[in-house]
Amino acid sequence: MSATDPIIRIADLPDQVGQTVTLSGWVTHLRSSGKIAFIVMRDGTGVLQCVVAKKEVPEAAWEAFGTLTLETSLQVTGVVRADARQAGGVELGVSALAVIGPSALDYPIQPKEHGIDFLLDHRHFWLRTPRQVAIMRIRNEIEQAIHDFFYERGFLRVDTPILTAAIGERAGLFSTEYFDEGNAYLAQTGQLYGEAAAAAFGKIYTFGPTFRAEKSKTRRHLTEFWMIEPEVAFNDTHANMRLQEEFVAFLVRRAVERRRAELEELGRDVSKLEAVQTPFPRVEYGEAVKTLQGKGSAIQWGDDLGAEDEALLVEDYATPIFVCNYPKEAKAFYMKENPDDPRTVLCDDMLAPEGYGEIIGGSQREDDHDKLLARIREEGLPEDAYSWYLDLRKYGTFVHAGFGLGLERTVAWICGSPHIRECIPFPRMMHRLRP
RNA sequence: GGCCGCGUAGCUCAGCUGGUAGAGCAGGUGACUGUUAAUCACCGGGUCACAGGUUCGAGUCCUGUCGCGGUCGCCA
Repeated sequence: MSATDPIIRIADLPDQVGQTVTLSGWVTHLRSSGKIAFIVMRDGTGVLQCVVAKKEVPEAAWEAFGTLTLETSLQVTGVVRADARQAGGVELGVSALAVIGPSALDYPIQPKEHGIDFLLDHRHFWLRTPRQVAIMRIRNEIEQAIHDFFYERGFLRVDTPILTAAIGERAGLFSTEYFDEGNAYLAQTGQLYGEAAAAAFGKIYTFGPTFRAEKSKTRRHLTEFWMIEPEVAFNDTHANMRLQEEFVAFLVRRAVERRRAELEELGRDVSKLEAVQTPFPRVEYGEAVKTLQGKGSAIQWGDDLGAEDEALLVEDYATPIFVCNYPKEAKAFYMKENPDDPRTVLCDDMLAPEGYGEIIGGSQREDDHDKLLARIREEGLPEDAYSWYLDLRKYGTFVHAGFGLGLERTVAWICGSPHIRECIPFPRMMHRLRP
């Protein structure tokens, strides 16, 4: 309770023992034992057992208990009592009870196991359950930590367009009609705009939704996901990786410090997160290929790392690792050629431990106009769409580097979640557009 | 999209070598003053995804379609 929130919430109750309070919420469990009844209610800040004794409440309140069903919204008044048997250490001795909104008898989500398809169809209700509440609080903590990290370091947040002309990477684009301009496409990266902004503001980051029409059915893909893309003028690839490891370690530390209760609700082994310390190991692509061949992988120089390769490579480390300087064929056109080995580009993938795979893709950007133009032509990209991007190399080109962090993948790793679909409030996937 | 698997009550599932549909939970009624996904008794609840085929007979076997999941590729 505060000046701007006069409503008492369940989370406030440990400080209110002995007080009579009125609070509102929804029914999650009902138990009755003749002349004593128990309502377990939630309000988004916590869960509370309310005890209704027939002798101690008005007739109307006792009868109101009889009408309660799962997810009825209600207002209860009573005395806060310390009770060591309860999760939050308190329970409420009810003196009055009023239904705000009744809930139909067929509320679909029960306190038991459900299949994933059913849960996704009922995402609007699934979000009310304790595990989902914990994940969303951790997601929110990470989002806030991202803003704090960059704000404290003097970065400017830049909001890049979602409707764009055909520009970005190779993955599939969602398109929509755009007046007389032909098709517009939903942005699959803000990076190119981020590069323009870096030349204006020095250090920037973007934080926004991105869209990929990839027909991917995996635990690590969504068609709509949130990405954080910093871009720093005059950073080279080494400074870029230092920023990445400092950033990711900051996010993990923040979740462990401020959301330990939620991590424990999820059954997360917090010691694995506490083991995440900088610096993260750097593994050159060429070394990675040799290591993987030594472990029995069929990978050849030039191939991208497969999911199995990533898992094999990461198994020896407790922290995320960088795999750097991939062959240029495996990577996007805008990455800078490696002066020490022109077959490769100055880039890095950050692979999370415990098999969570790639959470960051980063690179130093190609700052030479002619080399960039040649790459655009090699890839068969529409040159006119990239003319403004090429201009950045004509008018005061600059060494710069940046990266993209996938929010849901990061949340999934920190939460120990088996699938990123539960790490965003309303997931969008190839076969799922609602709710 | 490739490969593999699944589809039976509102939910989670069982249903054997083919013989006409089951449990738990949820819901209803009742009992119980300390329960923690309470317990106990009784009750209602089914186009076995859809279409075709084999068979005296198909939830079960075969073919096709649809839906979903897992995995791979692509990437964050």
